[in-house]
Amino acid sequence: MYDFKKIENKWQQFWENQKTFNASNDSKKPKYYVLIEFPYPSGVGLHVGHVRSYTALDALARKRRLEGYNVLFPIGWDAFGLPAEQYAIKNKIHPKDAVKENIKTFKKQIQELGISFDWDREFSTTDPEYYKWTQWQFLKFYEHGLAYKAKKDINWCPNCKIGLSNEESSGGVCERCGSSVVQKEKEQWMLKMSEYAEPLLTGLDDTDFQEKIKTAQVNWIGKSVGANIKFKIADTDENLIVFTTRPDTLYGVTFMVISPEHPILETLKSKIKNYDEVVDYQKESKNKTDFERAELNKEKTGVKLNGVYAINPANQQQIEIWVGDYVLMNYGTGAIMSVPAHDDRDYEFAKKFNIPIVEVIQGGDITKEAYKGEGPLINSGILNGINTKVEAIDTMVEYLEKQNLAVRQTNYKLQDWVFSRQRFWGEPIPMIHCDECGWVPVPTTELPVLLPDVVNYEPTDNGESPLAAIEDWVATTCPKCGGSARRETDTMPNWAGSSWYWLRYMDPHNNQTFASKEALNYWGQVDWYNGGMEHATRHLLYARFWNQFLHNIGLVPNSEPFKIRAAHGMILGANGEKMSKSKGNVINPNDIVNELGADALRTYEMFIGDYEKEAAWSTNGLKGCKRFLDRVWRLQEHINDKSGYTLEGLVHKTIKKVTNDIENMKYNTAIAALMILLNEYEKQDSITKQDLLILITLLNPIAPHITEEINALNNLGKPLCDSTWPTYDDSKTVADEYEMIVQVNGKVRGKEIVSTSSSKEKMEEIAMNIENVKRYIDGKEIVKIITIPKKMVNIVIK
RNA sequence: GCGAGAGUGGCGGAAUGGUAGACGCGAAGGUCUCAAACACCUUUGGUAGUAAUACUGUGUGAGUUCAAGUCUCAUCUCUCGCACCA
Repeated sequence: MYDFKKIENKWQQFWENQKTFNASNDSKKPKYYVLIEFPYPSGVGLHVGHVRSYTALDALARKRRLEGYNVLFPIGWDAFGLPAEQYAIKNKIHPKDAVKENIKTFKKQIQELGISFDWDREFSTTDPEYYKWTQWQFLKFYEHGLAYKAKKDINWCPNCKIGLSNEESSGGVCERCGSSVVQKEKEQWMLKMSEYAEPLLTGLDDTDFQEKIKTAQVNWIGKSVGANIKFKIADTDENLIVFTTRPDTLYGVTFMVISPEHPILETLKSKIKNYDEVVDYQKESKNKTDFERAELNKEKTGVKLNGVYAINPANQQQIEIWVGDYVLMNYGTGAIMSVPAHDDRDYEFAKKFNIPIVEVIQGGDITKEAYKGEGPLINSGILNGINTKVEAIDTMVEYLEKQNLAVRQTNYKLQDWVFSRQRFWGEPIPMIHCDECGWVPVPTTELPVLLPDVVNYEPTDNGESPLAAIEDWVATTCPKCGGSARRETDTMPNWAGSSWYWLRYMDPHNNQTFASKEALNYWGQVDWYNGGMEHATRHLLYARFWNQFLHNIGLVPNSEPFKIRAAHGMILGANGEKMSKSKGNVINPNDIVNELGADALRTYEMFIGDYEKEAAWSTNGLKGCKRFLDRVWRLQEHINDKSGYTLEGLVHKTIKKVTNDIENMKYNTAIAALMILLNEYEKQDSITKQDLLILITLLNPIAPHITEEINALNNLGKPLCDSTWPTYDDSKTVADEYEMIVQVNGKVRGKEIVSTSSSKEKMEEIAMNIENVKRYIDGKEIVKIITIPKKMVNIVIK
């Protein structure tokens, strides 16, 4: 019937030749910046999931262009990272070559879909011209005291003798050899993201992120307000400071627990009578992975410190101190006050080790479980008689503050960002270590610090980055004193390159700076950013942190990088499970493109269901969409030479529906509306050119190739990509007549076609005279009549 | 455990508090054909009825309302995110 392959190639060529989708940095039009999360070009090629989000945002971008905006809709590649490194090691090639191949495949696949990206702005995070600026920005962090080195645990496989990423050590076992992963301490570069916890939280108010995404961010930042309280250690000058959100329960504190890594253990060494036992416990928990330690339902373990006691500052009682690995060193102060009566974990611990449980909040049954609700305070000295939590907390903190035993404190779960990876395939951290001068930044004139072109970059067996083994590369001179020095061999994490890429798109070829002031000011914020839910926490936080920092040092105009952040749902296999090779339910988008065309695939993926929800693949559904496009194509055979709209009301209604639905990412109902329009057109003997033009214009953002071709074949006007988005007249969306619904006591008893201009009285009169309605109301008392103009009449009888 | 979201035909899914099931798929019957495929037409939540129509129906149970898939409360189930965070 028509050769979709030929048509799609033709228009893709046309757009490319005409540079239709190239954004201009000096346009009089209003700007609009549409961004999709750039892909990691894996060896497997494009996934149908990519097609869903790319098409959705493509439709938005295309519509915005027709509406007269200067649209920036770019794409690039997030190509550093482990899979490429491992693939390259396995095949004995350089990762950059592997990446080059993969990008080629991805690019071709994406181009065949007819996504309106501005390919002139394409780059990869692995391009030296790009990572030069990633390194440059790292040095800005360093310059402003936000990058520092600290000892941190890494996941370590004692068998393979290499450091592992969290992904490689999931479940607490090494992905390669299956042995259990331990923690090994190593000096690492860190970024002080914790300093930005509050701005990252309040900044959300300046965005229109989807609510679920805001929530994910808020949870991850994990703000909690409370106090740091000082507990004296009996018979010493030492103190233990704990963080708590519940100072009101202080009288219920019957013991303390400190983390095995807590430094006070060393300080109190001579006082602790069972120090050997403590050391054993420390070793034991060191060998546990984070995973094991955090495993729920696990029985609590701990060791009591013999010979030392703390003093409860509320009632001066001596209480036991325990070491337990359920207390984490990296949150709060690494020590807690335990209130077994009102905390599950403390309750469990106290029960196991026979520690007293003192109830201080009334309302539960503490013989059975910890009580966590509100209630009047009891057994609580100065707090007795207070009924609310807020008041009790305040009273207690004020009481302790006067004695210098407490300070109000806000804590965040958000930690500093571990910015080092012991890997080859990442941006080298541009620092040099000199024995004389310490850490010295690489001068910006010497950026980028390039990755060496070597053949061997297997991980070393001492936990260092593979770069450490490349002596030629490591040995350098100190930029400060000129003496011999060594390069930092750690590389940046995968998240680095994606933490500012949207800025580079604004001015991708600039070799003076990461993006010119003019470009940054012109494009400003990303108006609409789309990505997966899996990146709604970490990537989004890193990107916002990075941008807020650049803003604070005056390099970018906006504090928040993204106005809207939306998330698409996943596309599952036909069996409702996640697509995977092993399950054999993978659909390759390019098979579909070859078989039924890009337009059919695009239309189907937009029609598949609610954009935000996951959806299962259905080949029959796909065929239905292909059928729809075929029917649109056949409309060409029924054009008459009349002018105007044959179905004016419906046309205006459809423009309205499609316009609003694309704005709200309700593509499925937009397409449904177009199907309705088509169904009605088909019922006519023939339609006008305008009728056809309006349908294909509205369909164009979703199925751009076939609509352009129909437009050209029938001389309907200039190419659709150069035309304008239709507007609707609200008054024309209302028909002259409508079907009035008549209910009796809320149940539909009749329908009648009436004029839209009918008055309430007229509507009621008609309603009462419907035969079936009469059957219900005759002889009954009419209590009242509710009449909704242009809709319905409800007669309430007794 | 905490947080977010969702439960509607055989399936994917529509419904500013106002006709539940739009649109699509599938299925059944028909037209075309030697036949099939394609295409086209008709029907399609369930029960009863030739039909008009009636009853019933949005996870479950209450409630608010003239009117509830939609609002409120309770409850169950599922999905996702976070999780020994003090």
